[in-house]
Order: sequence, then structure tokens, then C-alpha cells
Amino acid sequence: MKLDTTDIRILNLLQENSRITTKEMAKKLSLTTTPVFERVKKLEREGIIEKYVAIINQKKMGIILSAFLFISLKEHTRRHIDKFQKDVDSFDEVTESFHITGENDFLLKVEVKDMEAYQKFVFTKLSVLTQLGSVKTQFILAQTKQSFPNIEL
Amino acid sequence: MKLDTTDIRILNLLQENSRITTKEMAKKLSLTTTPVFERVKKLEREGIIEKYVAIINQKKMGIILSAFLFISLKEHTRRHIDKFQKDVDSFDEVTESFHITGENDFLLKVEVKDMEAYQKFVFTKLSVLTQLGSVKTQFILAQTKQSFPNIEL
DNA sequence: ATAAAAAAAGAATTTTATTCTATATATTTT
DNA sequence: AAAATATATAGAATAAAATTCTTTTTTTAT
Repeated sequence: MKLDTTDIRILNLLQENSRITTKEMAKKLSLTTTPVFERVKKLEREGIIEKYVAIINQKKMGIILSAFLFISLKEHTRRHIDKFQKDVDSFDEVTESFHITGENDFLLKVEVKDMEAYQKFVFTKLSVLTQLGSVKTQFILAQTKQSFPNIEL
Repeated sequence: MKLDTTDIRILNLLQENSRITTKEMAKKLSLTTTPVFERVKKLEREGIIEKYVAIINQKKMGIILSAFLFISLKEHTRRHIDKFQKDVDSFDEVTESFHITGENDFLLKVEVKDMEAYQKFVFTKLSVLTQLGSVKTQFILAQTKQSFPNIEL
């Protein structure tokens, strides 16, 4: 599908605030609600807009410990890799999971309530996986930026 | 503020789909719209809900190259650290920025259109910063999980 | 230049958000 | 435990927005 400037502007607006009304968007774009409404539906249908989510302040919710875990596997056959990925992705503590280039195989973002929960996760879940080779953890002291790639034509 | 089970369920619903209507939530929670509406407003006021965003399919938008950059600084005085952070966070290509424990100082997530854009970013923006010590890049081959920490009481 | 297709406008309708008042539930105080 | 107070919910009314439909305008292709 071909997107034009209006579509891009709509995406940027929704990326900023997904609860913006069609009316507000229409005003900003100097259009009526109809075309804006139809374009949004189209972008949803095409899967360009994947979903709408609320960002929760995790500190206020008592989730204070976040870490990146760099993981290497013992073996690198497709079977082992797939199995390991499926397993780690099933853990609630793992909020993001990447397959990366370089000296490690996986990068996991783990978010838990406290150090005790972290230790419990490592001992009872992660270290149980037989494919696991090495794990190197770097804790997040602070996140200073959280944004989305600028969408351009 | 003290949150009860209803608040948590509302947060989880909004985290799943921020465009869900109060009516739908009310139905799922066996409540009327009034308490749901008021609770959402309260959660927004308190900053527990930080914002609502649309998740855009970046592959479809032509953003195909993502990488993690591990950065160490030459000097570690507060002044240098703060300055560096402010500078990198101002770059559009840097979508996430972390201060981390361990052998490196910063972890940046960089998202760009292609390798050319990546190289341009490194040459014209990152490497220009005088505080920069070392940079180690790991490219993201695939992201297999993207979720949010389970909110519990 | 004309015909066909796509996009937008405008109006009408349905649905939802929001406010207000009344009722019920829970909490605190005595 | 009962009364008083505060908190939460229900229900109804209103305002605003979403959604649909028809007409007009703009764009595109011939």
C-alpha cells in the first residue's frame, strides 16, 4: 500500500497519543472526520497500526528492577535455538526478547518487582533450561529516553 | 495511592488495547461505565497511566535496521555523563537510552531505515561527541517478544 | 478534454463519553 | 455494635464523538 503525507501525519499523531479523537486529528489536518476515520481504519486493516497500548508507570506499580541479559547457548542448531526461544518467551518476567548478532545469541529484557524476584526467576526458570550456555546481566539504572522511530515518507 | 483489583484489571485491559471503550471495560468488569470512567481518569491524574500510544509496524514502514549500542565514556564525571546523555537522547535515531551497570555506561537502541542510515548516524552524530570512549554494536536479527510486565496487586 | 476512480465534505444516525443525582457499600468513630 | 461519615456504584440525562450514507470535489488515467 502507498501511504501519503496525511497517513504519515495520522500515524505520528496516534503514536503520540492513541486516544486522540478523530475530530481532533481532523482539525489538525484541516480535514473532516470522514477521511480521517477511513484512513485510520485502513491503516489498522493493513496492519500498519499493530495495536494501541497504554504505557504504565512501572515505578509507581512497584516494578523497579529491570535488566538486560545476554545469553549464549551451548549449541547452535536450529532445534536448540527455537526451543530456547520458545521457552524464555513464555516467561512473564521476560518482556522483550531479541535474537542478535555478535558474541551472544539472545538479548532478553527482564522486568521484575525486586532483586528477590530476579533471583527467583534466574534460579527457577532461566537456569533450568538445558540449552543455556552463559548469561551476562546488566541492570538498568535509569532509562532516559523512550520513543519511536520518526515516520517519514 | 492504593490500587485495588478493579484498578489492576483496568490497567491490564488498557495495556492490551488502549482504545477499548469504557462500556466494554464495564461489561468485562461487571460494572457500569461511571466507576470505570472515574477510575481511568484517576489513574491518568496520578500518572499511573503515563500515555497512550499506537504501535506501528516498523517493517512495513521501511524501518528495518535496529541495533543495540554499548557505549563507554572516556571520563566518568557527572558533567561528562550528563552532557553525553543529553546529546544522544536528542538524536531521532536513538529510540531508547539506558544507563546500565557493568562494563559499559550506556545502552542505546538505534532504529534506522537501512545500513546506510546507520553508518551516517554513527559518522555524523555519535562519533562527533567528544566524551565517547568505545562503542560496541549488536544488530537485532529478530525480536520475538514484546510485552509489558504483568501488573499484580 | 473526458471518463472513471478516489478522496473529501456534509448531513444524519448510532454509539460512547461525561456529568449529575440517588442509592448502596464500606469505613471509622464512638 | 450502631451511628455517622466517606467511598463507590448505579441509573438517568446530556454532550460529544464515532460511524454511516449520500453528494460533491479532486485526482488520475485514457
